[in-house]
Amino acid sequence: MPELPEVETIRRGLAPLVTGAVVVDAGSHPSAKFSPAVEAVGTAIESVDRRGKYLLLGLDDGRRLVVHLGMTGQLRVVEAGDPAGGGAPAGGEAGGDPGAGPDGGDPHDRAWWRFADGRQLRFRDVRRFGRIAVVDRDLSGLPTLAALGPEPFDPAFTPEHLWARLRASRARIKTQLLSQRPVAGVGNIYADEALWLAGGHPAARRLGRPGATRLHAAIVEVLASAIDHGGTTLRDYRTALGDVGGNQLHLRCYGRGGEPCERCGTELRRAVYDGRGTTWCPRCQRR
DNA sequence: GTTGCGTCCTGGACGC
DNA sequence: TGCGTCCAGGACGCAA
Repeated sequence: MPELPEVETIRRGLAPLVTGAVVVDAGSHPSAKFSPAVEAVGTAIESVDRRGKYLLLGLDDGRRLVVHLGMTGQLRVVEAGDPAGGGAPAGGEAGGDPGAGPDGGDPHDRAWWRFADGRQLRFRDVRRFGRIAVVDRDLSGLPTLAALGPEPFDPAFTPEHLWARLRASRARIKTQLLSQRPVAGVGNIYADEALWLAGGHPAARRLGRPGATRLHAAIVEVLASAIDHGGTTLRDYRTALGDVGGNQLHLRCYGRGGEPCERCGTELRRAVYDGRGTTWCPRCQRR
C-alpha cells in the first residue's frame, strides 16, 4: 500500500530512467481509471515529481501525467525485449483485453507507455485501486489533489498548522490524518506508527497543543525514516527497480496487534476505527 | 459543511 | 484438494 515514503522511493528510482523519454505509444485497461494513460502519447517526460501519494510526470506540452498507485500499484521500466515487459506492444490499442498487458504480458498490467528507445514504463495494479489522469500543470483537473494538505517536509507543515487543522474537526485523529488534509501522504501504516511514537490515541477526537507538537514531530520522523529504509513492503510494493523496501523491519506498531509494546511491554491492541484496521498501545496511547 | 459508512477490487489466509 | 468466506485499504459517493 504505497504511502508517501514508498511513492517517494519510486520517484527517486524512476526519475533518472524516464526523464527525457519520448512516449511514442501507450495502452491501458478499458476502465476510465486507467484509460487517460494514452493521452501522454506524443509528449516527452520532463520531470518526475510527487505530491502526497501521487506521482506527477511533467510532460513537455505543459500537462502532467498523474499516477496514484492505490494499494497494489507498481511502476517499472523494462528494457526493449525484456520478457517481463512482454516485448514490443502489439497493436497498442487502448481498451484491449481487460487486465492483459500488451502482447499478453502480466495480466495485472493496467497501463503501459512505450518510449522512442523501445523501453516501456508499465503500471501493474492487481486490485485496481490505482488511477491515472492527465491534467493541467496547476492540477486543477483533480480536486482531491488540489485539496491536499502541506507536504510533511515543507516549512508550511508546522505544529501550529497541525494543531489548528485537528482542532477544527471532531473526527477521530487517525481518520483526519488519513483524509490527507492536515498533511499529505500519511496512510494507515504511518498513521499508526506516528500516533504510537507520539503517544496519541487513534480514536481520540481532541488533541492538545503539546500532543499536536509531538504528533507533528512523529509524522516527520516516521516518514523520513521510512524513506531512508526504501519504503515498507508488506506484500506488493516494489521500487522502480523491482526491489523490496526495508522499512517493514522497523515497524513498531502497525500490524503488531497482540505483540508486546517495545516501549512498555503492554500487549498492543487492534480494532477497526472508521473502517480501518488500527493498532495501538493501550498504556502509551491513552485518550 | 461534517461525519461515517458502503463500495470498488482481487489475492491470500483460513476453516470446513 | 477444493470450495466458500473473510480480510486488507485509498479514494470516492452518498446518506444522515
